[in-house]
Amino acid sequence: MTKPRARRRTRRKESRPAELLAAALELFVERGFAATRLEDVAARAGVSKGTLYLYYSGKSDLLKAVVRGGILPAIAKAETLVENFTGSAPELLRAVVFGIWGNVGDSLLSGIPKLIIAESRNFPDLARFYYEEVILRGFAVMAAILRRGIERGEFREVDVDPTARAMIGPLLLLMLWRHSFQFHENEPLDARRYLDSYISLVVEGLRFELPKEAFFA
Amino acid sequence: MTKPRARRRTRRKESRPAELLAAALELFVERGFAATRLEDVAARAGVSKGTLYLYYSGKSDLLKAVVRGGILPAIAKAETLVENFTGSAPELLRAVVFGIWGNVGDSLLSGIPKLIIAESRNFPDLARFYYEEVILRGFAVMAAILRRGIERGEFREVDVDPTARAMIGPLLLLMLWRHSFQFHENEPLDARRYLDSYISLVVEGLRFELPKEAFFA
Amino acid sequence: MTKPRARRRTRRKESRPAELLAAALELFVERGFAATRLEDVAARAGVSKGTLYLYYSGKSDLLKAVVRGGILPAIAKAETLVENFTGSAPELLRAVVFGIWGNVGDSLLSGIPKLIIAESRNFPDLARFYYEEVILRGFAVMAAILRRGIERGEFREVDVDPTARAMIGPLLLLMLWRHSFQFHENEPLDARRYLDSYISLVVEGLRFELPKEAFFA
Amino acid sequence: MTKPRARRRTRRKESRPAELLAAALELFVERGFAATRLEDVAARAGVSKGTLYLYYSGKSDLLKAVVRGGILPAIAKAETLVENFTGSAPELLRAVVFGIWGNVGDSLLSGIPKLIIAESRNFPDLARFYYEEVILRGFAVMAAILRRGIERGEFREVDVDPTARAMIGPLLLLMLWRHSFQFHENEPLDARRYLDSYISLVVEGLRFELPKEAFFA
DNA sequence: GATGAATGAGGCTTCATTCAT
DNA sequence: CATGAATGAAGCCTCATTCAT
Repeated sequence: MTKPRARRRTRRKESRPAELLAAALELFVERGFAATRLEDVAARAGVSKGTLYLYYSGKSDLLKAVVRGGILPAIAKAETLVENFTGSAPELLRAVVFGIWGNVGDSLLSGIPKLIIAESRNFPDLARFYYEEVILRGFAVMAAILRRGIERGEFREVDVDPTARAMIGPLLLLMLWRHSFQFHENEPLDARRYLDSYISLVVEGLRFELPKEAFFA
Repeated sequence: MTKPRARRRTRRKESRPAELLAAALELFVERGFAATRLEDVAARAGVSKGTLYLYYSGKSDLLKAVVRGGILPAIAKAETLVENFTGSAPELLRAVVFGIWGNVGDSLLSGIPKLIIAESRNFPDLARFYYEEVILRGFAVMAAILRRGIERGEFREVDVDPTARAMIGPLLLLMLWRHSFQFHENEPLDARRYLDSYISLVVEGLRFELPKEAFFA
Repeated sequence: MTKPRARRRTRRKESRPAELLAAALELFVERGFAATRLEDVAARAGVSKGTLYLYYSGKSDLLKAVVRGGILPAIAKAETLVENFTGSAPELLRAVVFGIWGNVGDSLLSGIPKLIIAESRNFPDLARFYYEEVILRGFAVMAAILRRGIERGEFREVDVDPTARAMIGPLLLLMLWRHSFQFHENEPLDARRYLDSYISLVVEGLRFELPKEAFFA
Repeated sequence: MTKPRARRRTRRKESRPAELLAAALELFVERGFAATRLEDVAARAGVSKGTLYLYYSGKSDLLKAVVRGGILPAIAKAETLVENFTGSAPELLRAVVFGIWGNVGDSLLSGIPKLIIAESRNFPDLARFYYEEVILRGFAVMAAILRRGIERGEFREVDVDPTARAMIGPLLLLMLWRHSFQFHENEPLDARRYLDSYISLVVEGLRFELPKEAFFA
């Protein structure tokens, strides 16, 4: 669809795999798996087409490496955060959401969900890996936060599992947005304001509450 | 240069376009745009490869027709619902969410968001169309519900625009889920329970409230 | 290469074959045999694609009919002219050259040589037909004129056969010109002036002759 | 989606472009542009289909390269010859005609005019290039010879422009002949005899002249 | 290790030809 | 007779993959 580029990066031999991965991530997210040409990936990483095969066995392997390598650290960080957090549940929720966004959302890694969603049917084993290693763990993190809040009397007793899933939705939407429709907006979405609204929404809900004074009137 | 050929069967229809569209939607959602072979689309519609070109000028045209034809009615229905609804804002929210899900989510049309997200960079004009005709209108519907609730004193005063966007997230996640990870789950996601939790979440929030009696204790 | 046209002509059933032939000639000459679509031929003749097959068995058959039907009358006329002419050989040459041009050169038939030249290798039997029925007879006409002139003491004794062939060259060039490069010229070639120069050239030659008076000086 | 393939052989060359050009010229001339399959071109050049695309961007590009590369040198040689020639105009004419024939006529390049004529309507920009860079310059060469002869009192005062054009005719006919009807002749056309007759024709003309003695009788 | 020339399977698209109506 | 929807062979072109250097 487009011709190879000459955009060469630094030539550090030992970092070849990482550079290839970064280039592949960029292009996979930009154009999708099928529409990405390995020649372009190689060119963007500053190496020749053949060199790519010295590190990865093919296009599919490259995709798998991109996904596997890209997202695990972030989810692990979130898990650690939940385990060690000492504050209130709402504070934890905020810490986790902004932590994920800070680690993933603002970088190229935010493109991986789009990639996985698009190719899950063509790479079932990759989808299963992602489902088990990222999604379920992500849900579990959210569920843990919910349970913690309920136990501590900070959250009401919700239906934990589906609620945890629903809470991932806005975060996912934000990531997908970056790589799909951002370009068509007049002014780019303000991630902080969006996430603030989101957290406020789930913590406070929409329900209008009578001012406290009312009870004492 | 010219040879006689064997023939098979013929039909006659003006329902061909719809059949082709349905087949294309299925396959595009299943495999993605690039990985879908037009020959398979034609076969699934019960016609030959060449016949497809009598109705659509090519693969891209087919994609556009799938997207344009598939999603506009649903968004229009939601708009109408909001305009004519007479109940409370929370009830309206529930009606719209379940309405959309009933019209789109449970059918193949729920695959279109996945398709659009995956191909938005390769078909910028299609993405723009979708952004303007579906997404912005979807956001507007949510925003209208929020404003209505705020005006009526049913919702607190939230930051309408980002909140409306965030509220679309769980719905989008549900649609994407169906076409991406559903297959890897032991028991399929219960959409009703998920949506109930979602609506409850945004309406009530997570905040624990002391029982009313407490105040009078 | 181009879409079918709607340019419809009169609908006289009995003249269908002729109309199809005319349309085919136009398009074959314009685009070449392979690049001409039968759908375009049919459309230009004001009939449907299927109808064409009621009159001609296929594309090749159409080509053959175009060539066979188009050029024989003209060569026959020239032969008759030579047989019955009573004037001088130079006058006969002029009559034949302008006769051919009047009958063929100025009409679409002038495109047939281009067509035959382009497709002769792909349709050897057609080329043979043309070679025998048109070319050899054309050469024979020229040779007859030459012999007549030599016998009557009007022409010098030339090598008849190759000279006759060479004499066809400028006429052929003129026909090809019309259908190949005419469009790129600022002012279209003036056929009369061109043919006058050509006849003058072969009859008088280029040689400068001292004025007759010189001998009596 | 990805399968290993069997391999055959490889070479390494920068002579590939020339080999491909030669193969393409042969086949284009033999079968015409449209009827030539790129796979055949590649095979005749001893490479695979894909290799062709490493050097030319497609079929049209190949055609253009064939035409551009093939004919310019010949016309340039003729121009040089005219500029530097010191003999008489008739001798120059003979030198140019036989020079062109020696360089072009007897080689595959003689097929280019046929090719251009056949495809001029489908490739207008190529036709214009050829018109300006070959045809006009060819006409100019002939016109220069004529003017030179007239100035030197060797040729009579002819209408230079159309005469120059007409003089190209027999040469063109000879080139086309080779690639169109040669095969149907019992004995191949003797080019030398044909060209001798042609030159004699245009220089001497057909006019019978009384023997010089007659004037002194 | 790197390279990039070479390969060839695969898929989109065109259009001559057929045939049910 | 006419139509035009349908067919499917054929060919251009792409690009993942290989391998000689």
